Amino acid sequence: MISLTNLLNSSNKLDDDVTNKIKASLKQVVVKKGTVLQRSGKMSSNSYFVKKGLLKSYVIDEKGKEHIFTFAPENWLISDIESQSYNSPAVLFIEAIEDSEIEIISKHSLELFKELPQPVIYNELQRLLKRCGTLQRRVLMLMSFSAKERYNEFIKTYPDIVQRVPQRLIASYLGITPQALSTLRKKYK
Amino acid sequence: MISLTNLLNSSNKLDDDVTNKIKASLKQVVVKKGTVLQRSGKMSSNSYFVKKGLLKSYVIDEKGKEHIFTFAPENWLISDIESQSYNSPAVLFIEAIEDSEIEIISKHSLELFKELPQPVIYNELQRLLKRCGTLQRRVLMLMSFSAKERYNEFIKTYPDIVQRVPQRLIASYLGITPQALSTLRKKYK
DNA sequence: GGGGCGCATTCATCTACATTAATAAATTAA
DNA sequence: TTAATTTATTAATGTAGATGAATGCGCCCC
Repeated sequence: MISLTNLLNSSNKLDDDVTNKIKASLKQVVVKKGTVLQRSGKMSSNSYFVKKGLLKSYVIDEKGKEHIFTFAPENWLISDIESQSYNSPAVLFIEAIEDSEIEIISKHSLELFKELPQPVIYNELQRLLKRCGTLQRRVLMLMSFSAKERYNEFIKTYPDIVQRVPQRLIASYLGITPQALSTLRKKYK
Repeated sequence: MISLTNLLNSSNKLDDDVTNKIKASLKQVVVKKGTVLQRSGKMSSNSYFVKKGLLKSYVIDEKGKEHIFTFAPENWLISDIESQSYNSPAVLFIEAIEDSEIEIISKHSLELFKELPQPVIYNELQRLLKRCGTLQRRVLMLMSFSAKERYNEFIKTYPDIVQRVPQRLIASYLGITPQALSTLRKKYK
């Protein structure tokens, strides 16, 4: 079974004290499709590692419209980074869009990372850098690409997600309405 | 004088070997307004620490239009994270919009970070997390806010930048045209 | 296996913002 | 100082994508 701690161990063969402490602090949950794991407004938001299934994170704007920030399939970590890094209430909802098995990494678990050996932390730094790189790309795409170009890019980058989620969710991720996505797909063929 | 290495030292009082090696590998440059420090397409892009002045990073789309990704005033680090983390050619241009004093952190300098002591790396991790949080916020704003709301948010968050750069650059950062920003500002009063 | 509900599609209309263009004001250069 | 080049403003027109509403389809569930 793959889990967060496996990933942590990848550059550190020792099952040292800290790693064990972190492992012990993780909560395992099994959730049904539609379960909301976290709501906007909640203080000290968690991270969620997806062992099986599929999650989404999203905001709801003042008109009640949902905007998807990320999808997280197997082996992905999903969280409200803004809330975590600035210690502010969560802005993101996190919800299962398939029946899922999740590892919950609490604020407290995260603080234990401080004690992890240097190589493990350096590894985490590299992973976070990639996450940042992906977000940079996302911002630039939102600013300079048309809806059609963003859709092309999406199906190229996440072909598996395209198969698994209804189109209205992809539209929401792209920042357009389901209707717009539908007409856009028609013009394609 | 503030510099990157000062920041590195913040959690680590020792001037150890690695820190010195990194310090020695940094290049100091003084550039005139308008100088392009880095161009899209270049392999192995650098990071730039702004000691004095103001930089911008941006893409140029296929229609030749410029889209600003970030501004970097004093004490900020600016770089093409996507290119750095994926080892791919730069997509961002980096350019001085005021006469500036810059510390160049080459790819090679960055690799030396691997040897830095754990607390320093952990500190870097925290800083990167904040950067990530800011990017998350940016994505969500681009998806769910109108141009007007994004402008309000910008002047609240970066009042200093508003004073220092021409409006067309702010428009470019917000993802709208200078004309749109102008009319939007008029309706304000 | 029929009733209900979420989802995709299509079409008519609307709107936020882009584009083009012209002019004025401000900044830079010579 | 004047000339040249950016920059900001205003207005007319165009357009990508939003909104609202209607229709049909698949799918779950009793």
